[in-house]
Amino acid sequence: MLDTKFIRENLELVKTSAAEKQFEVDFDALVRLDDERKSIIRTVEELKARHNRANDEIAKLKKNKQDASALIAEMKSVGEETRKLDERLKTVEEQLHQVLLTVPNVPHPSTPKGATPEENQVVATWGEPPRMDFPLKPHWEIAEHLGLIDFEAGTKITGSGFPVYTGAGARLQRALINFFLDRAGERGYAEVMPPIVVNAESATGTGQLPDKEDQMYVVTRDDFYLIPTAEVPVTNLHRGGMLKEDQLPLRYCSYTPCFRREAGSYGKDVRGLNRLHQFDKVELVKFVHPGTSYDELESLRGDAENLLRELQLPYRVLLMCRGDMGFTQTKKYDLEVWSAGQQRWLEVSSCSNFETFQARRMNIRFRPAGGKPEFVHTLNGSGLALPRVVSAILENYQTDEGTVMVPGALRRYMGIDVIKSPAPR
RNA sequence: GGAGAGGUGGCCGAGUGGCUUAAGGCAGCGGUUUGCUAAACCGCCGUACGGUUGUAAAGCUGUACCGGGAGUUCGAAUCUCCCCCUCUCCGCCA
Repeated sequence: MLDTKFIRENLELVKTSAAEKQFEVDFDALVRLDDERKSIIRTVEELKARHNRANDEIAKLKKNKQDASALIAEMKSVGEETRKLDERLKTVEEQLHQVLLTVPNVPHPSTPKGATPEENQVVATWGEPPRMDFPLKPHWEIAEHLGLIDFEAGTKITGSGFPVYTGAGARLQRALINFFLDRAGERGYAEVMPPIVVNAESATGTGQLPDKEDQMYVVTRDDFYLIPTAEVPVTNLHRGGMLKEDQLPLRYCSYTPCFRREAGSYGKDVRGLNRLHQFDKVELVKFVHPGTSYDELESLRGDAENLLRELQLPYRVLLMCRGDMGFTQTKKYDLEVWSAGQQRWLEVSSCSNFETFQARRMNIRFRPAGGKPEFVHTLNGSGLALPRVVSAILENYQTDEGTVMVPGALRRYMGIDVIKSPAPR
């Protein structure tokens, strides 16, 4: 959410940004409602000031045992008038709030203009797609052959998009989680394990509600939501908080399962591990001083990239154009890993700066030494989402014998160097 | 799930309808004293939203805010109702 004052003072910039991000906002209503709000506040506060003075007067009269009934009668009608105006003000503020929730964040000047994914800029590529002289299989075939994932069992237990990892497949999940968390810890992120079910306030704080409600699983009986990412509970750690300046930057890493309904997805995009309803992810979240947030974004991206390098997986980095960036971000990088069996790039991380957009919603501030409280900047990025990393490992490390080599960095976590077919029972 | 006690500023903590402009303390900021540090003493010390002065930094001024919401009253931290949370005890339980 942006500050009303900021919007009013930078109306053209905010309008242009909203158009570039392809969101429709009723700015006329916004200006009209804000004007009405101010004018009501002015009248109502005058009335209340009068009322307060009269109350002091009444108190004095009563103390001196004098008659105050005339003044009391007058204040009765003033009170009535005030109540009516307060009601109107509440309506106007509610309407204004609804419009404000539709105003997207303003992109950073360094982000490219553009409306479609094709206009995202490739700002870095690393590694070479493996060249192999045998037909490459997609990961779902490899996983089936090696007994790593049981998609059918998951469908039976829950539904499609809820795979069961088995044997070395399950161990690979655990190895990746530990590897990601260990690396994040080495780079200064404090590990947290938060609830994976959150209340409506938390879901609103990070911007999942109201607009992305359809993408979340809802526990209706208790009015809870299954988290779509650890970003939600971890960012809410400091909701309503006043941080000390010397605490900043705060860096957290967190492993959680993530749940997404993915309503409307279909086709080859959802094959195998490409798009799941439940998946595992290690998320990196930062609360930083406003002056440093773009440096912190670069280091966040570097931390995520480092994981792919250690795994020796070829990847590229996209700087998202304004039209493809999303509602809440000012700048966003996507990391895409090369998936040799499918011959395509798969998104495994998304690193974003939100500046004060989330902090304002959640009221997360810090107090500079001797100064007034300011909103922190928040950032987050995946480090990393597991399923597509698993796809890439299976596909890029496959051999012509049907086995999969374990990436060097994971061997001590896996305890083996090669994933082979389980011995027949 | 049941019974009881609580929720007050960044923190601790007083406050049972108008003398509260939320006491007092801690922390923080400024100053005096001072070889240095510390201590002592003095002063300042909330947030949000308006209005207004000013080029600005900022100042002046009003309103609201004592867990959240609703109510009673001329007037609510204080009384009433609903909800949330914390603590103690009981029940259930990995």
